Amino acid sequence: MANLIFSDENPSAAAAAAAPEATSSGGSIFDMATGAGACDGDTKWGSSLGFMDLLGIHQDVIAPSLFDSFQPPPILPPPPPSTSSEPLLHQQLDAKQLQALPSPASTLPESSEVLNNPATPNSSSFSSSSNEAANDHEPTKAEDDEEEEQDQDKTKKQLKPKKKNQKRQREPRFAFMTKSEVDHLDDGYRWRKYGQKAVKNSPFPRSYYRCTSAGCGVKKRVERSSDDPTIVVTTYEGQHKHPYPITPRGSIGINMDPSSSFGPSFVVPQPQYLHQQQQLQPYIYNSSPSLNITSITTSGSSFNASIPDFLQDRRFNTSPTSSSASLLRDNGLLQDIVPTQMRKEAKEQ
DNA sequence: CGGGTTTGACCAGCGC
DNA sequence: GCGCTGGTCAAACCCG
Repeated sequence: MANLIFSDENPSAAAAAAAPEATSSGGSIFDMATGAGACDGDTKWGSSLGFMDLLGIHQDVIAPSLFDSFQPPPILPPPPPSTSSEPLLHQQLDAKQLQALPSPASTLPESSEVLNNPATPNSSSFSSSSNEAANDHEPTKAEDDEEEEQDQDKTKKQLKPKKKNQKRQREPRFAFMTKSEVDHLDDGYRWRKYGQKAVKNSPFPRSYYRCTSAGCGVKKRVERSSDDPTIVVTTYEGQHKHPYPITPRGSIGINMDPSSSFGPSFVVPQPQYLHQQQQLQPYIYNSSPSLNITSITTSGSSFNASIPDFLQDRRFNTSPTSSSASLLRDNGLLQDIVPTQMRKEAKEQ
């Protein structure tokens, strides 16, 4: 099992990540393929080592500096023949690959800034834009041909929001690959699907989700690797500006961690999907013990900056239950999953 | 009935 | 300039 985590917040930075001391950590690749460690043995998806724990692991393990130069071996099957002839995992440093796989939109010039601040279009994506359009439409048009009106309406609705001349600004993005049978991984937040597109050169469609929390404009794309259908590529865009699930589904609830040194920052709950996966796809565990985080990359000015809060929080959570990274290290598992080069460089830091 | 999903259409950016 | 593709919208539909 392997997971790929990467962030394509700033593709160009990612491309430049090869350059030493690049602030960007883009292109970082973390190979957990062989890392039976994290969730090995009795580990259950919902156990102390959940998905986010694993993420935490990576973030603990993968220091930005490591991202800069680490060039891991391929851990996934050859990349899609057409989408990108280059190996997906190794070449994530390359903006092109990032673009090809996780987020095509990465081709757009992205600001490394976190645009998802309270004043940003978070909510606008939800209602503002549509309302705005509706309002605009209201006064101007009264009664023409119904069809015409509809057409205009459509046009307006779609033009309005985008008309705001400015180039579409991108939130920092953070993507990761997960080996899972479930397309939409439940990360504890509530998402609303707002679109689906066929992906070129891929039999699997890409789904677009938005966080349903008011004021939170976080989006995520979910798609399956055309190469390995068992691999789900999830790309987060933006950062949640709210605590955990407002209206938790199922067993998920706000899981504040008082022990967190980060005070009020919320703690990633046990990902529900992990349970789901375990229940639905038990065989996964047979083949490999843990959630497969193939690799993680970030191309922002700093790894930290581009990682969603819910991930970052985890990163610093030093509680025993979440300190998977330290666990790995302690158990020497890190050596199994982190290429020598990577470890080497880590020491040098 | 409210909230989520599906789906066709539209727009913008990019490459040729 | 044109076509392709990603991203988004929103009506229709579904579901609890």
